[in-house]
Amino acid sequence: MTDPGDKRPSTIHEVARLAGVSHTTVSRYLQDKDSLKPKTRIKVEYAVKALDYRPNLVARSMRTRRTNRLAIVLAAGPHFPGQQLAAASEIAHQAGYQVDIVSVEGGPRARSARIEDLARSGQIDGILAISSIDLKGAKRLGIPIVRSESHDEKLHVLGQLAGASEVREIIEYLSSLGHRTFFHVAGDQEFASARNRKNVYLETIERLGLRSVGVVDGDWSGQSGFDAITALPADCGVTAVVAANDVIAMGVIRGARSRGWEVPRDLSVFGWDDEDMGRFATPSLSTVAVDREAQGRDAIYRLLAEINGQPAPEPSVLTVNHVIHRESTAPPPQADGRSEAQ
Amino acid sequence: MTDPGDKRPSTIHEVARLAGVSHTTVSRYLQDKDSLKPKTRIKVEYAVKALDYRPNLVARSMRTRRTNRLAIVLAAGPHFPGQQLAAASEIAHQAGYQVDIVSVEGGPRARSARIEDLARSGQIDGILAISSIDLKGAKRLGIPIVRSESHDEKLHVLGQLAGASEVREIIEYLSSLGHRTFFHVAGDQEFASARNRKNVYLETIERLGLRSVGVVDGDWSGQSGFDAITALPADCGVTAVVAANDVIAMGVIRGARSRGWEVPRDLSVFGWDDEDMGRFATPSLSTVAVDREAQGRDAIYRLLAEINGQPAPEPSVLTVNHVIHRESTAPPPQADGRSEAQ
DNA sequence: CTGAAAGCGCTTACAG
DNA sequence: CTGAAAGCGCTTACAG
Repeated sequence: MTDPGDKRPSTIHEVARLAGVSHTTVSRYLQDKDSLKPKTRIKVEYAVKALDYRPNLVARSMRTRRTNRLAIVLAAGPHFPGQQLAAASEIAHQAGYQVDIVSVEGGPRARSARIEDLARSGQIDGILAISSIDLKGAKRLGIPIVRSESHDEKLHVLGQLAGASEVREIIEYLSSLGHRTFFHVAGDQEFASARNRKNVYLETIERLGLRSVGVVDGDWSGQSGFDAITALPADCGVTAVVAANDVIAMGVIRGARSRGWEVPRDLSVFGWDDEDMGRFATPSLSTVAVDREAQGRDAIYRLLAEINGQPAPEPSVLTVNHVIHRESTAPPPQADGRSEAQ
Repeated sequence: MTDPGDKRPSTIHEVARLAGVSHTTVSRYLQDKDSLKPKTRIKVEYAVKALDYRPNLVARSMRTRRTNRLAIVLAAGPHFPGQQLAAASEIAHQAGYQVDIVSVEGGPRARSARIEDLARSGQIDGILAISSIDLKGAKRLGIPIVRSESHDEKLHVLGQLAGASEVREIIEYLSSLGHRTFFHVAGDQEFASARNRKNVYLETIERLGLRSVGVVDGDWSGQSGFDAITALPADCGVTAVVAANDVIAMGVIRGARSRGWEVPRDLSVFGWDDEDMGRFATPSLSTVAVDREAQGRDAIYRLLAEINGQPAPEPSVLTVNHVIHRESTAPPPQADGRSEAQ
């Protein structure tokens, strides 16, 4: 009775009619209120309010060939980069863009296919790919595409593999405590971050003349950490584990304990991500705090720059990660340099 | 040289010209390939391939007044409901929709404002609100809006507050072990789930004639759990804590230990969420496993049904949560029914 | 089975 | 400062 029910949104023409002007004038009002004579402006203003008019953005996009919307493409799965996304979205919004978050099932191929579709749909002004993609000739797609990873790749060229300095710092630190025999439980190798950490682990072990009892490719889960550590020979002599994330580290600790190795007494364990739970666990996890918001900001800034034809901004994330020492790391059982446990 | 560079996408007219037909025919081909005479179809097929034509979706939307895109609105913040989103998105995709994930800073008000904008932008066919919103007269917005919470509300009407049975089960279980004095560290009260758990906690304590040393409104963080437990008087006699999530539970355990209360010897602690880290922590966390994917599926099914004018499907999530007993819970110090510790 | 025409709701030269 | 006209790329009656 009093409720008008759902109403068709009003159009620019209806506003124009009510205001007694042409729809051209209303459009102009929308672009720049000051381009109208005050008297006209007031009439239009009134009509817009009265009808609660909001321009149809689809129509506007069709005309302007700009959609003011970006897409962020990422791998579907349990590792949702929430903080990166939040930071990136916020900046995009401030810059006047809406952002589509497109989570794609499947591997790099699937993501690339999806990106092509998005690019050619006419619905998107630019794309940020967070998870790795398999895309060549992006140029042809006609809209800017920024890969979050390309930053890592750039660092790689500079000899500064992303995450490299932290892995080095961790191993050097453990080595300085007397650890000589290491083990790495890697993350899902589809992720560039997991591959990087693994490579730098191997490289650093080699460079420092340390020993590695192996590397196991995990899947970021606690179970993979548990399984990896419990599968190790009892006499392997490992005293330090570098886990690719905190969840794995937790699994490693639990697995170690199940075979009588106490952390950090017998085994030191490093995680990655500085998750809240790891901070309150016992032992609390030594880990790497990652500024994911900075990563998100960085990536979106690069995309916005490219959309506007500006040069790529300097990455700010070179030093945002830092290593945190907590209770899960300590000197090895014998700190005299021998690692022949057993 | 060999790279053609970025190319303007081709239009339906160009395809028509190349195929030697009218653009109407091309459009028809796009809708239903079988509506063309085989000979024509082949010509169009060829032209579409040759030009790698993809229809401009913005133009299509303008014409059809359908966008085939949904928006999922949620609160910005650290608690990104990744699994719900993934499940919901997948189903939406299968149904032919793209989904925008819109994370909004601020409270229910801000989200409602954003939802209004989305609804009237002409860019969205339907909206799913995951976090609580403050919206009346949604009818007027002209597109279907489903609130993930409305399901909870419906249960509430039925006397089945969401999460209620689990909280009851937890308390009854602990009570059966001999616990008499409880404590609840709640989650951020902006979340319906946090409010529900708190209400049912209070209700159940009362109904069973148990004692509560209080409820503290936390913010889902480990620190809030730590602070809550350490702030308790030493002689309060609490032997069981219901934490609103696993992170809080972890903080509670750490805090308890810091004041000499061992878990579960002196204190039993229940979490919520069944996070991977809690499973591998020591003690491992008793918790509630939540089928977040089912929640996401449920919500999106309701939205799709509403868009298509079908009756709301039956919720499937009534029994998807289940309580998991692990090492963080045990009988109280004296299981004889007295809880006067100290 | 196919084509010519109208129109979705805007913006943007072009005149005045 | 304002308006009439053209057009963005499609789809969908309407004829044939």
